[in-house]
Amino acid sequence: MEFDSKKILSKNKVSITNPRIIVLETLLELKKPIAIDDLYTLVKNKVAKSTFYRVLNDLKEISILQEFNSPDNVNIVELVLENTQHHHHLFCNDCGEIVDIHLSNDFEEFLENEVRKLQQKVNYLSIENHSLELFGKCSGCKNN
Amino acid sequence: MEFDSKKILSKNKVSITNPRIIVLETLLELKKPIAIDDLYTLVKNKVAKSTFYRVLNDLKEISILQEFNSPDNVNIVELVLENTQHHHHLFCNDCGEIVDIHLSNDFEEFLENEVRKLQQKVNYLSIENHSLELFGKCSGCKNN
DNA sequence: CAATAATTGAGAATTATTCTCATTTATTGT
DNA sequence: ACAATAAATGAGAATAATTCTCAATTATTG
Repeated sequence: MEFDSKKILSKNKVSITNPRIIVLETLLELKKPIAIDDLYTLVKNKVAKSTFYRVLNDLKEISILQEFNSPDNVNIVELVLENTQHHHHLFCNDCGEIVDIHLSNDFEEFLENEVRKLQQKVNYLSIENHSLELFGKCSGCKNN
Repeated sequence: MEFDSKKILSKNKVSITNPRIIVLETLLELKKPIAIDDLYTLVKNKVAKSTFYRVLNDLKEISILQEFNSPDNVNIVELVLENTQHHHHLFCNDCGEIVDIHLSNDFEEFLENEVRKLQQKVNYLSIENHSLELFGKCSGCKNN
């Protein structure tokens, strides 16, 4: 199982410490993006603030944590494990909800193709990665 | 001409003041995204820091300034005027260069279509907007 | 299990941004 | 063009997020 925090840490050759286990386990349970602020609230009585930020940086360094910003400029983190599928994000402009979305293979292929053409045009050595965000209004926010 | 800072301001019904003119004119000359920090450096001897941020917020409020983050989490702003085409951004992971990119109509249509399907699936009231970022290595960063 | 290396906690330092308030500048109606 | 009113500015204080420092603690290794 990849879902055991200790195994994830040892596999990535970082030492197994309590703060790392606590933060990682919290993220594993969540299974979805969360604001850094909110994540800290969840662990604040168990992990010092400075350590909390250090752990986030550790997880980013071993590439299992991704950071991005919501439209209103809030910092969000999300676990990306080996078994995590390629996906994008949909934000509700009203309540801030973030949904992981999966677009069709056809679309991703079309995009890849488009990107190859672009790479020629702008003369880039490589374009390895992309991210797409969608912005809308969720069904819960009808009345705004 | 839309490129006259005073006309842009008056058209958007905000009063015409020196700090606004200076920041807007700097952005108009640049014609490309810039880090907020770097923009401040360009105007710091003419505009107070607090006013600088206020002006950025003013421009965002009248929807002619867009803010986003680079992969290394630096805040970037970019003018978006009436005559600005829909576009996306390509970042060089090494030097941080940001390039405005325009994808084909075919691609944008395919995406729109994909988004409509998604909207059904996740039961969103609307999905009005999207942004796509590409990450690569520019030709100037060969030696890294 | 001891020696060494890495990590932690607490709080200070730093950075980006917002806020406060007295002064200055723009707008409006005449 | 001008006085009255409203809005914006500058300077620096306040706030918030993140990083840094360093002595004490905890993990790893052999």
